[in-house]
Amino acid sequence: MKTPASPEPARLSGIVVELSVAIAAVTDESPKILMVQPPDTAARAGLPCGPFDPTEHRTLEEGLRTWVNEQTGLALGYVEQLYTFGNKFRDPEERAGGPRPVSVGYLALGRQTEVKSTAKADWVDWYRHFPWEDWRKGTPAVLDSVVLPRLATWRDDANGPERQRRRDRMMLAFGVEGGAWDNERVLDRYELLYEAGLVFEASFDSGQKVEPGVVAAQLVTGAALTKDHRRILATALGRLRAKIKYRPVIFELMPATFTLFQLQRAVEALAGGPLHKQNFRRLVANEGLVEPTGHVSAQTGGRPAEIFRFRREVVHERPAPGVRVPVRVRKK
Amino acid sequence: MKTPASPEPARLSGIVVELSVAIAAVTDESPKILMVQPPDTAARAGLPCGPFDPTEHRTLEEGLRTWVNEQTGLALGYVEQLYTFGNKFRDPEERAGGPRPVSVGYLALGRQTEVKSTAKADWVDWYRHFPWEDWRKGTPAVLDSVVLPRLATWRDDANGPERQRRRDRMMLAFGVEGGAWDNERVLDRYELLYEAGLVFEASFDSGQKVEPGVVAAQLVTGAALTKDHRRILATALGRLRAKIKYRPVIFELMPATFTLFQLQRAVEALAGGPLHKQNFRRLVANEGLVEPTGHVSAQTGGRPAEIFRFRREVVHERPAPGVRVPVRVRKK
DNA sequence: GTTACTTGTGCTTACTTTGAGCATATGTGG
DNA sequence: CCACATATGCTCAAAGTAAGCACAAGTAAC
Repeated sequence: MKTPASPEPARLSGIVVELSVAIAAVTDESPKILMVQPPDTAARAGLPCGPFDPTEHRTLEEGLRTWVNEQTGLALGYVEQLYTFGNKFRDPEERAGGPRPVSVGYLALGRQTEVKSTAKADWVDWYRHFPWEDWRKGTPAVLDSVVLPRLATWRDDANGPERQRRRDRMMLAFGVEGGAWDNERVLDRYELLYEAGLVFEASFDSGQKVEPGVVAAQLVTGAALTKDHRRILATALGRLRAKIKYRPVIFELMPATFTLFQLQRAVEALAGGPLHKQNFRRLVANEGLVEPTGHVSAQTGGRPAEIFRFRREVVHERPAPGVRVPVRVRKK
Repeated sequence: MKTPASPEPARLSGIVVELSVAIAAVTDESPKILMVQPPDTAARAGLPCGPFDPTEHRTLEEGLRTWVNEQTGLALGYVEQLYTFGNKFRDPEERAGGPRPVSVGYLALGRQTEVKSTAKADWVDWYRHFPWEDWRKGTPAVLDSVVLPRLATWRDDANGPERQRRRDRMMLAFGVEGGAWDNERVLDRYELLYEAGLVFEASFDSGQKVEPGVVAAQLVTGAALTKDHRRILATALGRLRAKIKYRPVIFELMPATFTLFQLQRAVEALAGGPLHKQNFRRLVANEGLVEPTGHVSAQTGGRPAEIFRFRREVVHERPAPGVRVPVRVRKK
């Protein structure tokens, strides 16, 4: 064992650190992500992402904030690091002799605001890229019609222990065969679909031909993104779903005031499942997360709802305040 | 917004990606970490760490495994990425014109085995670096005698909102003034001590002189490590404490067979607090985490204990098996 | 204005989980 | 036999959760 020696410049020139960020918002009960369309319109869309410049930026996060602001006009609020990827050939350019990209993924939370008109950026529904994750209106159609049957075929393509391994992973990720659906395992599910070749990126990355049935499946397993951005997005969704359960991050995504039902809708949008209304409001009330403003809402057709605001103080009062939602959707 | 252009080589040469790993084990009811002493014996010890070489390694994790094996002879089992740091002047060499280190921290789990004799590496007790984290024998002495009084002084050095901010952070991290001690907030506590200048690294990094009282405090706030390795270690401990609650990672650290009490001691060693024996065994039994081997232990002076083994199958059966320990130590 | 419908709010009830302790089992060494 | 130690089974109260009933207070249709 030795302390790291200063590596020779020749080695250094092979690495570029790239920062990618999933910027989340919730608008009209729909979870949104800021997506960027590259100038080459034929290319797939992707997350905002750019290089880390050590000569200008003191920290990775500062680098991220700076150029997101420069390029989209957004000032990021809550930012959280997710994961760092350094896989070979993640970026097709590398095959052409480009440097190895080491990519640091981030999750940012905010409210949907206008992005600079120069930017070819847009807010899109999160579930467009993960149609199997939205259980708000019951079991997603794509799950029973395409995903699970195709996964079963893939599982049966293997034999012996490999088949058992595939069965186990399906149980863990998708809750089949007695397992439970865990709404946080977004990454597990995406990676399983990737491994089974059921998302477009998989066959693109491998460069292999796939049979027509699989091509058809890929068409309905959500919109593909450039490079491994859908993987980063899956990581972000899983992390966010976990986090709202023990930290009041949901309020980063809410307007200053809101009704309890709006709050519930926002949580449901992220958690991807329906919640019991009475229990939800009891939970929120007991945790002391919100306080009434004294006003009532311009109603939408029923009894007017009381308008609340977030109590910032709870962050100081409780060790782990959050909206502890029980979104363990059980199949059937 | 634009897709990331290939940066010019001049910029590239300023970055080196470094991999650091906290390799954890539990021996004799004591949590251990593999620590490396640099050739220069005057320098502080640190975690195993080395550069990432994109020409040789397909992934970051593969790079980590490869050179840990080369340098210590260890074959890492369970490995988990923690966090990526890119702060300026993390490494003193950078001030001398060295490249910016971007450091990817990892947590690895294993059993304490002999390291290569060539390696100047050794297993040390984890709490040597975090004496305030070990509540197994009641409130750590250093907490009441040094840490909390010094933090209070530091808090009172500020005024207005800054003082309130410091008070809040103390409450959140150390559970003072009505807050609860959360055993997962290891990083929060370390960073607070760092900010308050109560750990050696803080004054070393800033290069500023400190008053004698603070120097005395630093002497008892745990052994310092090189660069930001103690921060990585804090991240690792916090993550591990969180993880044993919902994933059966504890078994990565246990021998093939064990008694329930040994298992409890291991969990206590990591969680940093005592557990209720009967409830612990009920929990473990209910979760189906272990199964009896039929043998009983060579006892240590009481009724012989039944010997168990880990049931690997549970990983497939339950969505989130783990030793859900309630280590919310309440002060006093 | 009555009715149907929508949304909001309070409360109850059964069930599960958790924290803590008592009691007993089965070994040791005097 | 005793005292002592550790292991193990069981009870019990408190707290937390899931689900539903009932009613309040609005709007829209007729």
